[in-house]
Amino acid sequence: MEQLNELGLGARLEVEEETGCREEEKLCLNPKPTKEDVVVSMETRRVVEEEQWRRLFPDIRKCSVVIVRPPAEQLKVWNLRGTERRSSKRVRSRDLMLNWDWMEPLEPENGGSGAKRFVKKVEVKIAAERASEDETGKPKSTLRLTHCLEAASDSAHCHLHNSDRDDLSKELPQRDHNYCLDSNPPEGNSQSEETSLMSSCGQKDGDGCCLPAEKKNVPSMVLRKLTGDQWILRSATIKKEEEEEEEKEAVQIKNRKRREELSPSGRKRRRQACGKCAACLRKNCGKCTFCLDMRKFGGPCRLKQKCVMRRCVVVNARNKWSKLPNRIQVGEGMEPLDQIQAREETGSTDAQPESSHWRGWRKWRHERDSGGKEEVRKKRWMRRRRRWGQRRGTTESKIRKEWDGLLMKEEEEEETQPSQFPISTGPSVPGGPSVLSGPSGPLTGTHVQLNLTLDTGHLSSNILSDSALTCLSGLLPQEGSVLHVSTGLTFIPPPPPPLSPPPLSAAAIQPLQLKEEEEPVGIELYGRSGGFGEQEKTEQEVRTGISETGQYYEVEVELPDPDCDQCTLPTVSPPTSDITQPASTCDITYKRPEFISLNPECFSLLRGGVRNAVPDGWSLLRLLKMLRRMVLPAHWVAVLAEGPELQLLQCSRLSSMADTIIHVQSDHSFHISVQTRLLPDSHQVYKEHAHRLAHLSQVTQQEQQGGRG
DNA sequence: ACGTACGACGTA
DNA sequence: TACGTCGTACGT
Ligand SMILES: [Zn+2]
Ligand SMILES: [Zn+2]
Repeated sequence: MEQLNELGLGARLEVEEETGCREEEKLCLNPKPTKEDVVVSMETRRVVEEEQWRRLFPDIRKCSVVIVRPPAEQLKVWNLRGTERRSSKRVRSRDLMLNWDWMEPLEPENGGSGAKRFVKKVEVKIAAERASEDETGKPKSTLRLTHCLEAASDSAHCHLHNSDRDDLSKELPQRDHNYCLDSNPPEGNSQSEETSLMSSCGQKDGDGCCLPAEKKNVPSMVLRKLTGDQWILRSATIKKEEEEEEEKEAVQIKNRKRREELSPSGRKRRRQACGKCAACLRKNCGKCTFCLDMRKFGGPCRLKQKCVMRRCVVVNARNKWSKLPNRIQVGEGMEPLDQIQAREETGSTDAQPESSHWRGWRKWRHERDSGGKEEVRKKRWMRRRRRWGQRRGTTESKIRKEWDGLLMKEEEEEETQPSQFPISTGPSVPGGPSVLSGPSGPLTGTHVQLNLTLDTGHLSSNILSDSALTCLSGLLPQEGSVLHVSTGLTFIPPPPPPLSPPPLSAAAIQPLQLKEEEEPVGIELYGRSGGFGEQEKTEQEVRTGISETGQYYEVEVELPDPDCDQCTLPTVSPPTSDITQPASTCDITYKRPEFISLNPECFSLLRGGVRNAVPDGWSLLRLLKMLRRMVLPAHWVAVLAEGPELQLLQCSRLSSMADTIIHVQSDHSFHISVQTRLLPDSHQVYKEHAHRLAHLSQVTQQEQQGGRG
């Protein structure tokens, strides 16, 4: 027997595409909302609707409709001839709007379980004709599936369902897939309102047709995809659990989609390096783990990764930021170059076999290393040993045997001690890097060297996280701005990481503004002289101002004596146009090493900063000085920027105030911006504080408040 | 969380 | 087809 649990509709649906809502106007003959309608609760409406359904289709047990999707070709023009099922006597189809993508399963090969396949949400309008239709088989009413171009407001979609569906519908990729399924009397026929059961489709904004369900006071129906070809028309009577299930699955899908853009095959799409950044343009270093793994470097090709020096900074940043929107994780945020550098600097190259990891690739590498360097080591050792043994008359053969014995021992221990040689000679591997003084080292000294990679590069986050330069990451690029960080370091702010908000002073930074795919200027911080004595190529080049990542400029910065931070305002000197002159506008001087020929960009950058900061920035300087003497709330940094103005920047992405800048003008008026947008005057903060700062405490107060709110 | 390993993808 | 390397699983 034919229980009308489901209505087979598909075969009777005609398909046509409709891009506008023009026609729908007449289709959506819903009653205008009346006062009573407004009063009717959702629940009531749901019940009412079900009643209507049951009146129309007494046999219906479960109020769901399966639409079987015929092959696309058949959908195009569907002949209505054919036997009609009972249901179709009442709900006949004539036009089915087809958008060619509308029923394409998103995951064809996965033929998933039920609701997992819920890929599109389709809304259905059904205006069933009165039961008193003629029996000739001629359709009196038609079902129309109309593509509603505009996504309906969520409220419209969710009208029928529990309120929590709101979230769901937001998540669903419904924007392109709103359809109105209309049962429609033959043209010109007036429709009986009592029997009309209409669900609304989404409304196209502004054109007034096809109003959202809420407004029309008609609940919406949702087609739910069952399997590849089956869709369920859902009504309010669908059990709640089903809803929840559906929602859960929808959320899952949403999450997955958000997590990864799927390639056609369903796999995660490959991210490609930008090919433009410094890292991308580098050559394989030949030294890193992955290089050594490569066939071309004689490796076993097991790791199959690209050289760490060549990891694209853009992709890197993208990944980082997409994973952690609004936050930088110290440590994790380390850029490859830094990583390597740090590794090289500290000499912590995976030399030590950590018990468990000492296998596979490591083992291979160790073997290779010892194999490759054995000769050198042996020579060295023999030489020393000979010298050492001369005194006691050790023979050459004995020495040789000794060496072999050492090797064996080494093999057993699977690692080399710094030296097995009687006289400790330091690392057995020649050229082992010496340990640099950490950031705290140089900082306590009188100067530090900044190497600026001006063409390309990256944000060196090991610096960033290690010192006050941390704020680099949050800094906005401002041409001409000179940054005064709490440590007293002065440096040129690099352009922001890819996703950083653009600077406020658009005019000022335009020359520096990077294209989307371009990468920020990098700053690398090196320790005191000789930090790279042991390094082979890179350091040499760095010192001569050239490296693979571009041209380096060493900028010596004298740090203020911590004790002298007495905030005596600097003596005024005329604005300098040459940065080789010590800029006495503050207690920081620049000194340009001879070998540097500054490129124009850099030059103007510096010069502008110095010059512009001076003229009427007196009060700002004073304020800055004071700010620098006090402890600002975490990750707030005072910066003198073009304008001149003093900016207080929240540099931590972790902060709820990330991207917030407090701009203080020289008259101590201030405004606040968040991500380049000015806080509206009506904002609470402005109400609580005058627009003008009278007291220093107000500044930090404000910051703290900002941090809270 | 990290290092290792490897299948799979995109391109030369 | 080979190669480079991305995405991910897995063990630690
Ligand atoms: Zn490498
Ligand atoms: Zn790149």
